[in-house]
Amino acid sequence: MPISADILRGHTDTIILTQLMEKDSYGYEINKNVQKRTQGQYEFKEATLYTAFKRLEKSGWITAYWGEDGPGARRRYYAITEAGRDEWKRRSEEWQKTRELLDALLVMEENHESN
Amino acid sequence: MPISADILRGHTDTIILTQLMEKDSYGYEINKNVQKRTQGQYEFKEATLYTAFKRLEKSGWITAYWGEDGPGARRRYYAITEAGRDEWKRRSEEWQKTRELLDALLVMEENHESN
DNA sequence: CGATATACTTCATCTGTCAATGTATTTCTT
DNA sequence: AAGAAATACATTGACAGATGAAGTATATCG
Repeated sequence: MPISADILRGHTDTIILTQLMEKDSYGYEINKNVQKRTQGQYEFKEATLYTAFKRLEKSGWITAYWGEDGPGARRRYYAITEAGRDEWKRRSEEWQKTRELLDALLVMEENHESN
Repeated sequence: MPISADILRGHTDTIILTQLMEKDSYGYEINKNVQKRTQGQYEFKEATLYTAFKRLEKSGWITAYWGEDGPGARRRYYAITEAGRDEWKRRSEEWQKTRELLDALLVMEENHESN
């Protein structure tokens, strides 16, 4: 049973930013890396991926350029901006907090003694 | 800075189910518990909460009944069904998996030596 | 008596996801 | 050389969950 993407909603942009923190990349490669990192458990739908790029560009967190015309289909590369790095940091910390919140909210409370 | 609710999107139903696993409850109380459990860091918007009840009822995971006419405003209580308990278990496990996925996807890879 | 807390409801709007569809090039297979 | 599969990107319309806003009603506190 695959992970429902609705649960990951809102993390798409952060996942992309994480990879661009390491190096410039393009859609197809980023998606392959997502598959690799999750051992094939998750991948973006193409439409989701490319809408995310638009969103990130409009926000000023990434910039785009066409790759050199080597062999293979033309690639649109993306680079993270300074503002993008700040945003990644913010979101990264937010994820830590979200984890804590959900861990607190999704666990059954055993102890009903003291209240 | 509060947690952006877009990040918790999709977890609303599971958070509610978790509390109904313990005992029957009603909207206002559930929301107060969310605040308590998260030390005031999070709470549902009313509209979010009550649309979630509708959704859960329609799915057959909870049932509703009006509380006894005691003092105070009338309360609509909710109880989790057997199907709801199964669903909670499924979602609970999904959260464990989601955590792992996101931990893998939101961390910068330090080591660029071997590839 | 007015403010505040408790408690629930509905509706219009916004945003992110995604199925469907299309374009184009390269590589692999036969 | 023909056809399939992989690489690579883009757009559009539909859908679902979250939410601001507005409303209803009762109880409590100063």
